[in-house]
Amino acid sequence: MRKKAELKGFDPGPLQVLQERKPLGQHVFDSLKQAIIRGNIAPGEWLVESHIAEMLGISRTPVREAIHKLERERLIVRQPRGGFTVLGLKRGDIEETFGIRSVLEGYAARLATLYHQPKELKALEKKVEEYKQCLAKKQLEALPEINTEFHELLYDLSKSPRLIHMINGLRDQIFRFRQMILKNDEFAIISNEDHIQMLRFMRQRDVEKVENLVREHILRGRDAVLKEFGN
Amino acid sequence: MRKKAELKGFDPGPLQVLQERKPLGQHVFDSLKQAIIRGNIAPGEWLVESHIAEMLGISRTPVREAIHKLERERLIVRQPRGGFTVLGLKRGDIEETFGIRSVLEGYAARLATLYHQPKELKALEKKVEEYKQCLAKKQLEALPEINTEFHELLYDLSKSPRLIHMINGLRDQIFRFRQMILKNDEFAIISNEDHIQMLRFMRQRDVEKVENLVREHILRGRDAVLKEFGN
DNA sequence: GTGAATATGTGTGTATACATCTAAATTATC
DNA sequence: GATAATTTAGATGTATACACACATATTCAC
Repeated sequence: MRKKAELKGFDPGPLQVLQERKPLGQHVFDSLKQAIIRGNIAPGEWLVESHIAEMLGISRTPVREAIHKLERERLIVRQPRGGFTVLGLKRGDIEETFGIRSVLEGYAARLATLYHQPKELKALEKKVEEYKQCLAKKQLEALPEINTEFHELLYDLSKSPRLIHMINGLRDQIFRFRQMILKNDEFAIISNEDHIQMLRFMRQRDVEKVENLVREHILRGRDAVLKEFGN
Repeated sequence: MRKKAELKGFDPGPLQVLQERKPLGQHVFDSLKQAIIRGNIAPGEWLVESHIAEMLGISRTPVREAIHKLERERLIVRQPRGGFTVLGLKRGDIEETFGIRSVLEGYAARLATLYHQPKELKALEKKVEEYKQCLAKKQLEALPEINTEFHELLYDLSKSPRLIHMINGLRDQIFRFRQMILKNDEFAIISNEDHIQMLRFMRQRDVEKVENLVREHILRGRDAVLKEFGN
């Protein structure tokens, strides 16, 4: 009666997967998180413990656990009079998040430039090539994933797990807008050229240039999203 | 028998404070967090739900909630065979955390430089003056707090709540080592000179110089800690 | 005595019952 | 009929009971 929005878009998926021996709370957390960042649960919608528990056929206890973790992850927000809703992102929030991403990812690239072994760049070069192939074959829908994989491989070379974790957290926040980037050829081309240039600077161990390039690269992504974004 | 360490250092404080109408779980979270970052619960020590619940005279439920939040805050770690222990920080962890802080705080200072109103620098100038007074009076024990306040005021001007939140989280992680910084005159003097210089650059709206200075400033703090730090 | 099988104790995971708070719905009063 | 008081329903907060897993201790067989 009070908190409408019955999570129509939330498909918990086969709960049988709990064969994996992971706690129920973890499973609930993962399902809800995916549903939120994929946009299946709309911003502003209420997360009601008992409803989710009922949908999944479990008790409220693991659901509570999952919800509190989502709060800490800043994907949902506690409402003043109790309960949680999915966080809605305004234009300013997106700008803010991309800004932070730009410095963190720039720094990760800096560390990668410092610490990588030359042969470790092989995997990155492969991604650049894959990306080029897809571009040539006009398979634009495959690009976002390859792009993400390139960046993940790159940041892994930073050997800084905390940093990687923070970057992933921020990326998840704006995952809902991933389609907006790389959806048109021109931006996709520039993006891969950036990647090629990053590798060049990394081989030269030029940390300053790499860091600056990555910062600009991310901010270009921000601008691409903001252009599509209305309000 | 199994998980020793009976939290001797953990004084939950008067639970009567729950007059404040905040949920028990929140109170437990705050108490435990303070105890951990103050070092009252030693690294490696086990956090056992039932023990904490008993100490506080409450049920396990709110304690569970608090513990799971502490996990997300990366102050405790889940052990492979269940249960949680307080995170211990090795030299590499401290380096990593300070490194991330340096870029985030540098960026916060950059934003502050861009967005501040001239009169908003007044409060910062006051802190610089306070700091100088304490130095003159050899009240070194008061310096860390004033230093923290200066940085908090500065980052507030960035008007970026997410960024501030992340910086605070990182700061909490290494709060245990705060005494190591600013404990000797020479470093304390340099520190305040850095602050004065920051204000100068901010008035000139020179974002690059501010960002670089803050990054160096934080890394100087890192080096001061690492110098004292054994392994 | 040594090793395998079994018991025990301690801890977390989950379900459930109850308390409490809040907002909407209903009734009472003017 | 409008507004205040009361009731009711729905949601979260908290306590408790039980199930299960794991490590250690114990017992039994040989």
